[in-house]
Amino acid sequence: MATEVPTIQDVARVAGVSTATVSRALSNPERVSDSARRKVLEAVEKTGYVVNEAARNLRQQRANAIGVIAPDLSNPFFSSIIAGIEQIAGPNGFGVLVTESSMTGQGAFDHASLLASARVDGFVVLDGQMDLSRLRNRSKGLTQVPVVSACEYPADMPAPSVTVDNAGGAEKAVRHLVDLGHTKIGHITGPRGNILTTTRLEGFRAALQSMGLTVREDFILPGDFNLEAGKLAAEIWRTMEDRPTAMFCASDQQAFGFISQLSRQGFRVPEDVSVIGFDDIEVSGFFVPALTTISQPRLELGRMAARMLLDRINGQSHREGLHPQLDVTLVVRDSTAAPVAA
Amino acid sequence: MATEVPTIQDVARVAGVSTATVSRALSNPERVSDSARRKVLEAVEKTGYVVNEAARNLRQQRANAIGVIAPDLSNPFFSSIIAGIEQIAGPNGFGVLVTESSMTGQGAFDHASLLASARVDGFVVLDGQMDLSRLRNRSKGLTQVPVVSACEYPADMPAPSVTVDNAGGAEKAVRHLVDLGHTKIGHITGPRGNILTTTRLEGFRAALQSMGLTVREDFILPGDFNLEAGKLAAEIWRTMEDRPTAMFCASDQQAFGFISQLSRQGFRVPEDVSVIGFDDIEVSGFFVPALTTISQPRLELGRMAARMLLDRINGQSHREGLHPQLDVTLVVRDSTAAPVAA
DNA sequence: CAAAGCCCTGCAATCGATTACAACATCTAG
DNA sequence: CTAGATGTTGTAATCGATTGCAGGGCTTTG
Repeated sequence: MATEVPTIQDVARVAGVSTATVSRALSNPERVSDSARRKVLEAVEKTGYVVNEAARNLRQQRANAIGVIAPDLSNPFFSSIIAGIEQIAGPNGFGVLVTESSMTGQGAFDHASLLASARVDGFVVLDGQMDLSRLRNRSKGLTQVPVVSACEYPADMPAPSVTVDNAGGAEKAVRHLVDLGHTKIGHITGPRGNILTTTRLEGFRAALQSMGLTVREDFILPGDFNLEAGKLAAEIWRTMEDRPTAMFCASDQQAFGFISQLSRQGFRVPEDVSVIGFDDIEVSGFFVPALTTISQPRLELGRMAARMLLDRINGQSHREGLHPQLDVTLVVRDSTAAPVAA
Repeated sequence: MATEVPTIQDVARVAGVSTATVSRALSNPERVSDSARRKVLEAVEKTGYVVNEAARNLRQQRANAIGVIAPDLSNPFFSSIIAGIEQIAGPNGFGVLVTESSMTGQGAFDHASLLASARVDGFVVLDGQMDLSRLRNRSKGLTQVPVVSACEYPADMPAPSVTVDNAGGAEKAVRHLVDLGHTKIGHITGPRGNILTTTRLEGFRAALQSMGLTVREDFILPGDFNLEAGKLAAEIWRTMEDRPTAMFCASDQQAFGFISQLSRQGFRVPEDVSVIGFDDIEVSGFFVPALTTISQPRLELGRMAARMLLDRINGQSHREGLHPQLDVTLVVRDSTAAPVAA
């Protein structure tokens, strides 16, 4: 009938009480009498009232929402983390606002500021390459906003973070390959300047050395986390005179691209070269061959980041410490095997 | 210094003008004098002022944000659509709030209502299985909210929608297989009750008949859109006495699961069975073998849905009509081939 | 029986922006 | 020189909810 959206005033009128009572009946039911509560609930039902979040947010100085800044939504890796964040945020009454930061640099900032102010109470930042200091310095308004960095932790950011033991993962990968008998082990890195790239590469180097193998610089191929990068690396691998018998890839997607291009050229995995990935995204177990990889607890990563952020928003101290690090595990499948005797 | 977030009052005081002038200088620069504009911008810079969205939303009765309800964020198919939505929403000053509806039914509604009211100006619904009427009837507040359905169009929902020519896609898939010489063609369906499942199945049936082939009911395997479903279907295929020589899968993920399980059992694709998917998600071109599939314009799907929703929010009529349907294209890769002579 | 305490309720201020309206200054045309 | 148009600015109402405070009714206690 009425084309207008009902307000708390309408409910109050229908219930025959004041707006104060309606408000209390809805958010602090134990503070009003049974009869008043009943009348209010009836009136809510009848009018179809839904609280106006903008008004509530303004008055309470809190948005009941958190923002997530992700580099790339189409990467299944991030969507899992976001799902984890939602698992925690939702039940706690917080909405989750997601934005992509990979919108030509400039846009990233615009987006963040768009969310900011009374729109969100805090951020989870999944993009380590984003220049957070730029965002924070720009405005005092934003400086107040709690931020938790997840997964990628930019060194210059003075924010709590939850990360994964990337160096340890690299070590586990190398150890697995060494255990299989490989000595000529290569690595395809992530994008330049990324903190994950650095940590995994360092871990790779350290592991090799600790196992008594020398690091062949020509076995380290520059790359990115995406499919295309793996394909490019495969082309390089093909043209090498002395080829590694096993490759440690910085991401599963990269590994797919690598394997895919190789099979197209008639090479076999793991017969011609063993491949191990990093991430353990859902499809990895279903690839052909099923991918051996380092599994990240993606859901838990998101859940913990959300917990930390909510704690900060609520002014509580972190139960998990300022920079918790989650363990990764080796998942052995079919893309790695002992090298064929030369 | 000040730990308080600056308000428009602070800016007004610093600039030596009224709040009205500040507001105008920021949103309608041409309405104030050069000198005033300059003073305001300086004051904004100095104070680090960012507009309080809650206050603005309350006053303007508009949130400058749209909600997206997706069934499953970890499915790369949806994230692409969301990216498309962002591409349109962002530049138009709208934030994008994403929520997952697959949170045990009940939660879905809670989430939607959480978003509702002054939090978003409208929704894009990606989940055809969601009971929208439940959501709409619950409250008059929600009834007012513009909704556009994308990708999956529930018949009972009186909302504009943008879909893809699913039946046509099924037809293209079947035609491709028939052209290759297949006559024993099977289909793995999507989840029961899903509109996409129905349309693709109907299209499959119709195509077969129009090409003079009879529909073998035992070649139609029940499934889902995910990886696991493909794996299950592979187990069934294996045990069949009279096997189809080609399978039309309801999704790429399903196709991956199918192929993966088959190769694990020693079968080869496309030598032993041709497989064609639906969606053309990013990894499809990099699968082994590269997947022949029906490509959906996912980005465009999201972009158009966003355009339609924004039009509705702005009270404009739809330039694209109420139910535009986008074309799909056949992408031939390596997972389909002529059947081996029996 | 009076004082003190508790429970429940309503009044009205408040959050921070936008905007209708009015006031004022300046300019133009007759 | 004046009426009217134009341009710029400030005052104050407004959006819809929450919440401090005060008051009324009822119970408990000395």
